[in-house]
Amino acid sequence: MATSAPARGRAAGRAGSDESLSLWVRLLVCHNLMLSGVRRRMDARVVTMSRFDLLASLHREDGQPLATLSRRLLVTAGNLTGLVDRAERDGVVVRRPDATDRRVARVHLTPKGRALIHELMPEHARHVRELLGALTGAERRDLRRLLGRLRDGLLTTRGSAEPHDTPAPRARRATPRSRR
Amino acid sequence: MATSAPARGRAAGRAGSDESLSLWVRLLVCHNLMLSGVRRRMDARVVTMSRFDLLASLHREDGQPLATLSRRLLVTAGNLTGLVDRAERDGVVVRRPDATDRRVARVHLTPKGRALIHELMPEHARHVRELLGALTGAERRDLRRLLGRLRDGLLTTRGSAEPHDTPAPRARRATPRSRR
DNA sequence: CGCCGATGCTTTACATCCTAAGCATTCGAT
DNA sequence: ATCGAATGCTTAGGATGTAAAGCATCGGCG
Repeated sequence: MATSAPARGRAAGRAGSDESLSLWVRLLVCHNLMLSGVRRRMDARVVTMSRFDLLASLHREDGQPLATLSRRLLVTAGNLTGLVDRAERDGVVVRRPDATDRRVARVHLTPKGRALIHELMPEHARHVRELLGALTGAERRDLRRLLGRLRDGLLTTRGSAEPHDTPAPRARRATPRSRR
Repeated sequence: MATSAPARGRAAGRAGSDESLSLWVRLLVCHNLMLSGVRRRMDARVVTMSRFDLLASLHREDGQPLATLSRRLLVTAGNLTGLVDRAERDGVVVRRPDATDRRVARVHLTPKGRALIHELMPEHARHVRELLGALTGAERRDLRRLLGRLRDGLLTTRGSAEPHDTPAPRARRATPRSRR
């Protein structure tokens, strides 16, 4: 979605407010355009974006517990359960109990899943490169740096990050609601 | 999701590939962090993000046809149907037939919806400003500019944009491109 | 040992979103 | 005037997502 387009032409109340909103809207738009661009190039009958991310993360490190994946993929544990269920149903991953902690279920790629991600990875990289093609190398570098800055800021500006965990000023929310 | 973390420490095959992937991942991460940050600050019992966007768009221009909203909010028409259905059910908007074209249904804010968005708008702007607080003014300006460049590039790099419509080969959009 | 809070994962109830297919209505070209 | 492509919207079937509530297991502590 687009979230409140800045309503241009309004005497920007409070300097930076409209600028900030505009920045946020652009981030949203770029994200959506990139996402649909990547999605279009990816054969949804083979893998969906989420599925791809799951496999990619496991490819980077096989046998991760659900909790770890939840952190890495930035999705809730509840969501992950279904994602892994479907991936398991399709035979690309398997859940295996942890040797010492009976609570954790580690997710492993199956040979089929491994082959799939190996096949898709380079293609995906190519597509992303293609989508970013309109930017010059310098622009890509700057943009990457700025996004890194923003990310770091968001991760420390407590009250923002942690979709559920995310390392940072550990201050786990033992309490329920109210927030802020 | 995070989409294939760049697997650092790999002899970056083909200059720029890893850089591009990293940029894409950061865009994704920033988007997710911003989104969850904004979401957390927004009372989901009052409005969800999508609902907010719908109302904000209508606030900017009341009585838009679904097709227009679909373009503006960057979501498919099918999705919009449900979004408007629920908003209508909750009494914040109403569908009204177009005077001349019997196919189109125009969406209007109800007094209740108008009051709601008026109340939420400034709060939302404040939250976004807060989330972007870690960046300096110059960084925000640069980031906004670069995202604008990326957006324009994505909109013209055919095969990327158009969640369902979006101009392109067709010259549609008598209006602007790139509104700056 | 035995209790209790912290953790890991599922489940439940919804709200999004998407693609694709199905109508109804318009429009443009014949 | 009229037929076929283009448009606007809704439906149908899934995959994601979130939050919150439930279980089971862990671990530390008395």
